[in-house]
Amino acid sequence: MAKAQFDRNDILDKSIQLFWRHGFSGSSMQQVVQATGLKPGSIYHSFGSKEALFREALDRYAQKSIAHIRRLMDSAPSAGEGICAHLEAVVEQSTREDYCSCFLIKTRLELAAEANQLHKFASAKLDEIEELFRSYLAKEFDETTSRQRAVSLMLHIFGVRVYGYRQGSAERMRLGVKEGLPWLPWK
Amino acid sequence: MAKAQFDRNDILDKSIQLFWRHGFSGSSMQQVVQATGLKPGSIYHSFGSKEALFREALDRYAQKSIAHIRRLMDSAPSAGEGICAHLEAVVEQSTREDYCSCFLIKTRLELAAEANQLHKFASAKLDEIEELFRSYLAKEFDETTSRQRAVSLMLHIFGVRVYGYRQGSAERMRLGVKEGLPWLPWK
DNA sequence: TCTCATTTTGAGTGATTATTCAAAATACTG
DNA sequence: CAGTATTTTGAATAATCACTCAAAATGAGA
Repeated sequence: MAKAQFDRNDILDKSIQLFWRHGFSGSSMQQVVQATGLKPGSIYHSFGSKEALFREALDRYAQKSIAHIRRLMDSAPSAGEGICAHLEAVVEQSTREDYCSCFLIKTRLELAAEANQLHKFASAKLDEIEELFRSYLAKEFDETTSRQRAVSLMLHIFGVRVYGYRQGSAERMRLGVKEGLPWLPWK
Repeated sequence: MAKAQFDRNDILDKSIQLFWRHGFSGSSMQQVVQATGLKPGSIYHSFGSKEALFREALDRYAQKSIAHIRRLMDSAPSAGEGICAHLEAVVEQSTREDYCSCFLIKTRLELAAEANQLHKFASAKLDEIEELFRSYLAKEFDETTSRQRAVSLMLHIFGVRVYGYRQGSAERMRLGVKEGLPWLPWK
């Protein structure tokens, strides 16, 4: 029996780039064909449908994001310092020329109306990220404080992901985030 | 010479509902035809193109939003109280069954990649809203504080607009917003 | 090397996309 | 009422959409 000639993760990474940038409706399978180099038949044979491919790409993006946060938090001296580092990274990302917010957030907003599976999936992953931050905060703060600050943190992350499209907004956002999250160990 | 038989604002309002919910790429002109009751030819005769119609709809939405904020702020005893009322309204909106975030924010995220006119337009209107809040804050706080708190406020508004899709999140958001904007006159 | 399940191919499917346009209907002006 | 500028009509356009499938190519196990 013949084995797949392409690397599935490589295809998914290329799909992430496309879907993240242009969204579900804004991306065509023709563009997927171009971006991946696969023929239509191969894509459908391997992934089933546009929605299934999008879902796998989104899943991989979420897994990478969660793993990245976990790594950052585990290597930080304290939850607060880990969070500061993550926020700075999110702000810094927005200064890049090819900035395109967050794939999960974009999907949550784009596909909410159709009671879409993909919207639910993105939402679940975002909730998972909040829960992750909460669990790290819970090591240093009481339960109520941890829950509240995790929400406040997510509001700020979402805010920065939207605000970040503004030209030259990095410094504004750093000040804004310091203003709203004064309990973090800012340097 | 014959006069248009339809009310332009009525058509725009129906277009707002459609585009707000499904986005630019997610809405078809066929859906516009259905939603407005106009024939394709009439739409193109009056509005020119899908993009031009979308732009007019977005403009009307932005004008309404800005007018609403201005009314709220003018009728409030203080800038802080006006902002509290606005934030509560934004949180409250997210509890509705047909919640779909903010048309300006959704457009900013959806159409960023294509260096689109519509993305720029939405961004400009969002900047205008920040400037509006800043000007109200400037009546009660010094310039630096006003600017910083306007940014912090916008981060929270954006955050709530994204977070709001979460089921049963209103109370969490109220606490989160109080946590992040402690300088507001919360009751 | 032969077998055969699996993968790849790419032209082709019918549906849907945004948009057009000549003809018909309309309503203001003189 | 006649004249005319404007609006409405709705079938038609070419392009693009997601997706299919029979046939060819592939490669691991016998």
